[in-house]
Amino acid sequence: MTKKPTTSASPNVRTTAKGPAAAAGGEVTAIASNRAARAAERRAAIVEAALEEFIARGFAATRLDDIAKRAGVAKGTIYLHFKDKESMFEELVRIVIVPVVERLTTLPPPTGSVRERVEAFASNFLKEVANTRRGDLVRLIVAEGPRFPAVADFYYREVVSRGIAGMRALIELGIARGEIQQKNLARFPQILVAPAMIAVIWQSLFARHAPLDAQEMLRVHLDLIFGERRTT
Amino acid sequence: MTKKPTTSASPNVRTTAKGPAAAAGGEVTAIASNRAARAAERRAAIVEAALEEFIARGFAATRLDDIAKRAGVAKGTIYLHFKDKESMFEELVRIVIVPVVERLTTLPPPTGSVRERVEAFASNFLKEVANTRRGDLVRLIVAEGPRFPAVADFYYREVVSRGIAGMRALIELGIARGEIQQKNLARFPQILVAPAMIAVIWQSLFARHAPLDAQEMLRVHLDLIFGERRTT
Amino acid sequence: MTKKPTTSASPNVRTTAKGPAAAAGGEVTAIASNRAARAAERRAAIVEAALEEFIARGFAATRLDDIAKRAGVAKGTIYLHFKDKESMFEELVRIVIVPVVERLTTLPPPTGSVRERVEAFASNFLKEVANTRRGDLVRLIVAEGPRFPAVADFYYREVVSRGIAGMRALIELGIARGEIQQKNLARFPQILVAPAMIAVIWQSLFARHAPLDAQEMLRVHLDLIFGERRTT
Amino acid sequence: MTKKPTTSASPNVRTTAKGPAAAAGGEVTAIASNRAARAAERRAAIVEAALEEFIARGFAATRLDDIAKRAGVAKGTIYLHFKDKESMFEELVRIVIVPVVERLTTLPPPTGSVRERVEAFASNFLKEVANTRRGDLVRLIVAEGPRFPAVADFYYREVVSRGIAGMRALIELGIARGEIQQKNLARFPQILVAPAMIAVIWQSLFARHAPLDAQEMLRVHLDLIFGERRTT
DNA sequence: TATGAATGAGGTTTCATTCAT
DNA sequence: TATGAATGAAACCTCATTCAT
Repeated sequence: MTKKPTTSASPNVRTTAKGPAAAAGGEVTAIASNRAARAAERRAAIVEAALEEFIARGFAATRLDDIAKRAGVAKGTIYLHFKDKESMFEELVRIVIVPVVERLTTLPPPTGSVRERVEAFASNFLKEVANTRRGDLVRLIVAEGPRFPAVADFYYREVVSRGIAGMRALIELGIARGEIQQKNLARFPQILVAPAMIAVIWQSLFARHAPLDAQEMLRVHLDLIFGERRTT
Repeated sequence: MTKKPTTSASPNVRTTAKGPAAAAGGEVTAIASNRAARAAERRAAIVEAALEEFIARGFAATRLDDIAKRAGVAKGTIYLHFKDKESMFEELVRIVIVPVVERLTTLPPPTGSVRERVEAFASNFLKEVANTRRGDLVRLIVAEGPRFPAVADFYYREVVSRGIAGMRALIELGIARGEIQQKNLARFPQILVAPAMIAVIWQSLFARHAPLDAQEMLRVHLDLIFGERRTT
Repeated sequence: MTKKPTTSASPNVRTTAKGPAAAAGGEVTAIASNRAARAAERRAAIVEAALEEFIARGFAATRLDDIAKRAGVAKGTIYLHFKDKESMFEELVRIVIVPVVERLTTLPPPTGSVRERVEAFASNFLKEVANTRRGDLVRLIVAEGPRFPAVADFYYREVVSRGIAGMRALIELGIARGEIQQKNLARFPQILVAPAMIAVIWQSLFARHAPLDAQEMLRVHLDLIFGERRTT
Repeated sequence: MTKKPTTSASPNVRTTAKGPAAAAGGEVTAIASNRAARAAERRAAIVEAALEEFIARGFAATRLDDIAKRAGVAKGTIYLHFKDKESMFEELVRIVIVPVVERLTTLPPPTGSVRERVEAFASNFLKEVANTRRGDLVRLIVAEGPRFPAVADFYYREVVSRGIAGMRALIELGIARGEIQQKNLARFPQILVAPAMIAVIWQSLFARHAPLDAQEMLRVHLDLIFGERRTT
């Protein structure tokens, strides 16, 4: 709200050393972009740090002090970028999710069999979500959603409803092509993604008790839906 | 586990005034059992109230003041039953979950086809968990697990590992009896319960955006695993 | 708002020493009143301390920390009696002013010449307001009034409008009796009290530069209105 | 007093760009005087803005950010003109009051009857103080005086003591000429100006409850001192 | 055993001041 | 000279915990 989600990584700009030499020579625009870049860097550092802390401790137990320390900025600096703790949390979710959604929606239309498409999606999910901070973010949203309706709404609107719609389209295509037998599956695309969600939650909670081979689980699940395959 | 198992309702209850004079007349045992009963009642009220509050707000954002108010006791009273907020939370999970597990493990061995058994379990789950406080408790554990390893451990040990083991046994039986085709399913019993978990989470987060017919979804899922049925 | 302005000084109650002996023997009511008395004492101490601090520094520059320290209580204790700093300030004004107004309005109807009555009032004012904390309170209200409309409103309603009305009645009586020549004075009773107000403000601001004999000034002012007197 | 007396408007103004290239062509003196003029303008804007803000919120509650915004300068610019917030406030009072005092003291010696002179003064006061920012400044000084002895001292020295002295002289003249009967009035010139002060305070605090016709009140007050008049 | 007033550490937020550009 | 991003001390307020009653 204060700034705008300048998530775009400032290109071609390096944080110059503080020495007086850095000031000498250099176009005005360069200097300006340098300043702006520094600000963007700081903002990115705050976002990064906040994400880590919120994931590790949840919203209420996270201290702005710790976020500031981790981001290497002063406490007050956070308030130059975010109105308060709550809106920082809400923006955070947007900042992290929006680029992912954008990347996915601008992807070239997938080709191949429906199974291949779903597999591509699953593989993408495993690489980009399941074993990254974004996976933990999903758990965080599950955790804090009820207290942050704005977050739950946003997540539903941007991710869940789109994902469900996409999955339903794929399932219907699969049914039409005869790849999927279960016609009713189109009514509950949730079934298609349920194991993926479970994998994400499992990793945060029970990984140390019993590691879960998410990739293999998803493959087994797809076998269930598309029928068993021969090759690995 | 730390405190007394005051779950048993003690009989012979009488309400006495607090003053020392009130001690005159009345059997000691009656008074004692009275006190014990009152204490048990209070403890139960605290547990109940704490559960509601923790579910509604999460651990960190819950105030002991609110728990006390909801339970109808003074704040100090909570400390007569629980060491502190953290251990109250940890015990709470045990207190709520243990009886459920006990009931399930002492159930008469199920009979009928594997599908019938799984359906019985699913129906039970829908009735006893999905649309009750206990469903929210699951989400609470997902939310707070990373900050309460003891809770995650307990939940894994008492619920998850047993549930997984039970499901695996059922799946293997289903495979042996030819009811289930997918042999690999036994390696990931999580797949069997994933939609149930998703249903629970969906209800807390997205019910108002798009209500989910959990019962029907589970039926479709079972059709996927056991093959489509003819009758409803 | 939290408690109620229990300004009445708790009668016949002494703050007992903390030693265990103090608990021994004593009726329930006595103990209760003791507790209540302690609370009232603390509240009074907070009010007293807050008044001092607000007068000395103004609203914004006063630290609750200092109030607590001066009152001999912990910071949190203040919040058991007042919702927040603002409402503490607003209640404070009421707490201090209400008893004064009550005392004045329940006074026996004054007798004697109008001049005598005004003199009695002036003398009362000098004794009870001009050289006490309440005088400083008037300056405080002048200072903070614009930022605290509630305070200005209250002060106007309870003190100013009543005072103006009372003065007008007196002036009209004086005119009717021939003690006052200036008929127009009844239109501006403010003129009658203006020097008293000035005296109060002068004392806080300029006393050390040039002490002002308020009593004498008021006498000269009355001479102006009622005509010169012979005796001192 | 801390900074330069940049009140004198320097002539020969020109606007130059900041870049080194811009220095080519153009007299040095012109540039310098331009800068000085700009600086003086900025300083005046800051003073103006600060006055508004301090009057509206008091010293402690006023933010330099708001002053800067209102003055149309950056926050840092304020520090080029004033050492810090406190000394800005203290200088402010001087800056606003000094020209008023200067104008009054360089006025041609008043003529006519004493009443006429006092009336001229009162009329001047009503026009220049009572209904302007300067009236609010008086209330501000009353409000902040105790926390800013330097301000109270300055105000006493420059305004109050001179005003009192002037009034006393006028009163003594009035007594000598027989216009004023009350000889003791010379001992308390405060009485003469008290209603004017009250009018100023009344307008800030109670105008919306009960508007006060200050001009008429002052006339009635003068009637009291000089004896009733016949004409309007 | 039960109470709830009192505590004070610790959290969020503000804002005067600095300083690299 | 002018800027405004950054700082961090210091303010307000909350709430888990204690303890006299």
